[in-house]
Amino acid sequence: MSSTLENALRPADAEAGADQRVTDVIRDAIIRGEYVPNQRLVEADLSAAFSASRATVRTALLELAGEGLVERLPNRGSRVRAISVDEAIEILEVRIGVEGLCAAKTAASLTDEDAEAFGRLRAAMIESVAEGDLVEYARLNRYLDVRVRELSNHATASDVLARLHAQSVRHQFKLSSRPQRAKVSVWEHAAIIDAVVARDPDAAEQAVRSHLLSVIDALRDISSSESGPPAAP
Amino acid sequence: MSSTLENALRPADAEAGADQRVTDVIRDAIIRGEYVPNQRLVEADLSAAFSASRATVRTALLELAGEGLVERLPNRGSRVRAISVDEAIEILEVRIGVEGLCAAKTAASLTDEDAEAFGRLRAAMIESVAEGDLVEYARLNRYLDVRVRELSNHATASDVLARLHAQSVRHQFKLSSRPQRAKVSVWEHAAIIDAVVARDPDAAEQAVRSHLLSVIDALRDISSSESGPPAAP
DNA sequence: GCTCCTAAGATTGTAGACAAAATGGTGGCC
DNA sequence: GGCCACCATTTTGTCTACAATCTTAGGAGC
Repeated sequence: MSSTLENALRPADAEAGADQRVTDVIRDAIIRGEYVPNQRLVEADLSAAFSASRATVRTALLELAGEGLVERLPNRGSRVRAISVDEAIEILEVRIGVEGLCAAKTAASLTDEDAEAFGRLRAAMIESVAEGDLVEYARLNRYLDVRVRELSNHATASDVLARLHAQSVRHQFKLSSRPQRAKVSVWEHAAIIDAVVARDPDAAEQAVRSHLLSVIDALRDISSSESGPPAAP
Repeated sequence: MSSTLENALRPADAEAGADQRVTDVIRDAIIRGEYVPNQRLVEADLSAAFSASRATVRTALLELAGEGLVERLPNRGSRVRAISVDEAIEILEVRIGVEGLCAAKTAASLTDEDAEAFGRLRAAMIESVAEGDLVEYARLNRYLDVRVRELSNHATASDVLARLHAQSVRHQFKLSSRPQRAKVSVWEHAAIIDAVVARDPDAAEQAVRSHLLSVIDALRDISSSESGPPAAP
């Protein structure tokens, strides 16, 4: 994930049009942080960078605006949408309800195979944290999220969550890279898995709620310590 | 993202460019039911109908696709997205969490003036149902929704709700036009107002949940009676 | 020296034309 | 008579050029 060049050199997907390719490349660049928040995205520049026409780039920007990743000011161009900590907290608050719903649905209709898979995932998460492998932990973390969404079989909720998640990856990243944070959250994740595996929808919803409330607290802590305490002797 | 969605609730701005106007006109047509679900939206036709260029229409369709009102199949055009009853129920399930959050936030920070306004709204709703004025009741209903969203001061939740609401207006309409349904739901709405006015966030969240669960039940009933019972002697 | 006006530059919005893809129908072939 | 390939039509995707709009810099007037 080093540079745009890598993407530029990657062979074009045969099935997707140039439109989709450009959209994906820009989206990746935003999510990876290559395009920083509030950075202006000038259509002509992108057009030159990807050697696509301005119309194609424009379409891509429109789509990304629909996903909430790009902000479009009429007659004044597009920029990478900046998600403040307050907004990130808002997103987490919304996720409480929606992910809670997914977890409950998943718990209500879990197959034995999936239950076992979750058991293995639980063990793997605990192990990765014990070994201090935060990258692997983050990966399993995402996998848990995605898997719960999939198994909930709830297209609307998945959609809403995908959108919200894409917007807040950067803040997620800030948290997941802290070892002491992982040691707390891993048990919250274990609790979610336990409730789901126990086929207890209410417990699953509550476990998700507790976890996300804890994430909100952690985010508040970090942001207040980042911006610095009002006065330090 | 918020700018487009907020415009959905607002009458068309005169100052906005042709782009925005065309988007608004098409959106209204879809929401009003002038363009029926699954109807194809051919760019050239719309372009002629609104005497705008195809590029403008294309932009509008892209935006509406982002709002979930239009479905775009690659190389095969756009159509009005059809929301099945199952999807409408999914949307209501998601709304439980998000509107619950809004109600709780509103309850937590309600001013005395707003509390009084809610009291008057409560009385007006009950009166309109008693008089059998379903149109007025539907209007007050929407107003309650919008007001709770506004006062919650939660941009993310408002955004998500605006999107979900726009998609399911047609199903909402089916319900709200039934007198016997109104007689039940008016007390659920009263309960929501009571909890909010009492500044009790948990009660407000629960009242919203009860109400939406009841709406889901009603929707299930209607759809099953519409499609006809499996066997009738 | 400051403010307001004007004009040039940069950037987005709109238009029309061409290219590519998918659909639907027609004819030939088995 | 049914099935497959092919071609015409329709519709979207892409491109280039032009118009409208916003921003910024420079200068005249007070």
